[in-house]
Amino acid sequence: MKRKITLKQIARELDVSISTVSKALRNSIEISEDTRQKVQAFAKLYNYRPNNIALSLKNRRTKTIGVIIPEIVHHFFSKVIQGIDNVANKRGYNVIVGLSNESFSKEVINMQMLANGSIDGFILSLSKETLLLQDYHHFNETINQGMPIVMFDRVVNEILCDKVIVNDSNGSKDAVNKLITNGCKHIALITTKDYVSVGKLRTQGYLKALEINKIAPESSLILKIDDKVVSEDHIEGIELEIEKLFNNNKKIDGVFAVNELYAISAMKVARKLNLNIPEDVQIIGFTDGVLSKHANPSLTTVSQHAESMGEQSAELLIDNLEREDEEDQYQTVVIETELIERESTK
Amino acid sequence: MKRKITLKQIARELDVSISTVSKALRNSIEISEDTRQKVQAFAKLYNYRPNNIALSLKNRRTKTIGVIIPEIVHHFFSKVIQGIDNVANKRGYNVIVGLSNESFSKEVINMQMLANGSIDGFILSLSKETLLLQDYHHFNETINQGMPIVMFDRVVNEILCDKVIVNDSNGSKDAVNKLITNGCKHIALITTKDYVSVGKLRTQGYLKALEINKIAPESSLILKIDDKVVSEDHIEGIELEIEKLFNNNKKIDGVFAVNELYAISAMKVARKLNLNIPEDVQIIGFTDGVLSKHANPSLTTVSQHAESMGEQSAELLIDNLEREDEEDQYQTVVIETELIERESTK
DNA sequence: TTGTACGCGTTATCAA
DNA sequence: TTGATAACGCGTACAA
Repeated sequence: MKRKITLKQIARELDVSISTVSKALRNSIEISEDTRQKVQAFAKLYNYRPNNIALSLKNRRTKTIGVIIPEIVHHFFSKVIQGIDNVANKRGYNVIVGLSNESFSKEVINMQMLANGSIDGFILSLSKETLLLQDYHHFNETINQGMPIVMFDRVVNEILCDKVIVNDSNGSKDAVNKLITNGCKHIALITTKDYVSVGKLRTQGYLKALEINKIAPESSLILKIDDKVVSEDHIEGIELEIEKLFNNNKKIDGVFAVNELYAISAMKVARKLNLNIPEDVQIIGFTDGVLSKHANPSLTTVSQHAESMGEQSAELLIDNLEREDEEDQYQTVVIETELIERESTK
Repeated sequence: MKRKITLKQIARELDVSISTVSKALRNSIEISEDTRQKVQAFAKLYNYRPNNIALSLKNRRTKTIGVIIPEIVHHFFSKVIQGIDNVANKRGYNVIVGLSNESFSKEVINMQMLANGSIDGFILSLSKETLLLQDYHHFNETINQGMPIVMFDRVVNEILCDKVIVNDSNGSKDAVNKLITNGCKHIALITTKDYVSVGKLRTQGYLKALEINKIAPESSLILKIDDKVVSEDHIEGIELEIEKLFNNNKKIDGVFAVNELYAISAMKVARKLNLNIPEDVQIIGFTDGVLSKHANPSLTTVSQHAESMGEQSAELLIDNLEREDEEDQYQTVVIETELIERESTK
């Protein structure tokens, strides 16, 4: 099995010094036309490429971005990665992916693995367990070691770094407003427990919309689901809870769900209870994934512009990495949501 | 901004040599208990970790796997990545992801970027354009440079390497058989153009099932859709084609689609034409994604065990990387499919 | 025009 | 018990 060819081998083969080869390949005018030609031809023949690792070691930068996300089998996160990849490639960076699986320890381990020189900076979204434990020491450690971090979507105030977030609260407010405008009087909210930052913000948006429209919130209309790890498997449990919600509140004529799965589940339950969508009950979800688009009826949702989030995160990180002055002025980019109206609302 | 601490700095600080520090940290018995303690304490305090890049350079292995897939916003591929990541992490490897976006040139460029020492081996699935152009030189080049490749799902006979594939033909045969057993007489096939290897194989399975059941295939029942790049956007075009298919063949009572999107689209069209599922027409798709599960009615599908594909690909690659003897006996692992019955069939 | 030496951070070998 | 040195592959400042 052949090994990749190096400058040294070329040098030996052509009986010149390593630096001559190096210079010849970089078309240095120091080297005679003659040797340049010879070296370049040889290099081409053997398909020479500089060893990235050696360059990384020398330059103390890997031109690689580390991305840590809670799960990859998820439209939102994979879309974000796509956005990151777009920008990274354009700017000459690679993307290395680590999955935390919503677990604190996996998040920590993954970061440690990558922080040891494999990458130049992180783009990440916090695991639910991390949000729950509120243990953020690993972020501060890496930042203190001079490695920049960009957090997106699931972020945390305690850490000073660049952030890209969606205007969750506004998006939710608009969505609920839409339901109210469409005539809904009793709007249920299906959300997560409060430790999930985005769930909390979206809940605030819901309350805000009610307040503006002078509708008194009813706690019985608010369902907080506790799925520390969203698994596709315990959907049945989710549906059961939603069914209870409907049964306890016969007057529900609108539902706002803080994610796609909850919204789809609500639709399923409504159908089971012989409620017509959108005639009897209108539904809006958050996150514009494939499910929303292809559901029957298709689901009105609040789009987060995931790809754009990824792109902006990458731009922010690379800008930081390539900034000459050490001026760390952390930014928080807020991405506005967009209400995509489909068939589940009037 | 601090930089990561190195052996050299520790050495200078403690006034010992670099190699003493190195040995002390690795608990070498050469070093006195005393200095060992001192060094280790200091290292711990400053949170020393060996620089991965330096180790990679020295060891000539990066402990990183390069994964090239056509797209990441896709249940199947993201599930495969999850499988790869599972095994990679367990065996001490990182995963670096490159997206080809179904483009030949991006595939080539991505591979070149990573092949220059960034990774130890590839796991990849071919882009549609590569399959169409049938230009596989980049694979042979990397293999010749001593970098192993594992291909999964979209593979090609022309390249000698480890492969993990699904028994597409059998899975399709079983699916169509199921439709026939369920009483379907006129089964339509919605597939891709033949250059997509899996599309071709699934078409073969369809024909095989018909043959076994002594049903003459009708070319008018076979729709080959040409989406060089599956984009969520031109679904309307797909639906139009499917609608034509239905209109030209009023007797269709079963549909086998080679992917989830086609199956969902078929369901949508059927609904539009006032056909009841599964009473009037039964539908089976390929690939068990979220769409199938949450569709209404939920879709019977052929599951490919994507996560397992990823896991086995990773095992195969790492086994190869860590094999001492240079015996290259390439394997092809065939994963059996599983028919997951839901509401779209009787 | 070409070559030597150095450094990036690490480990292994050999010398002190 | 500790330290100096070479090597991994590269680029570059400086020497020849």
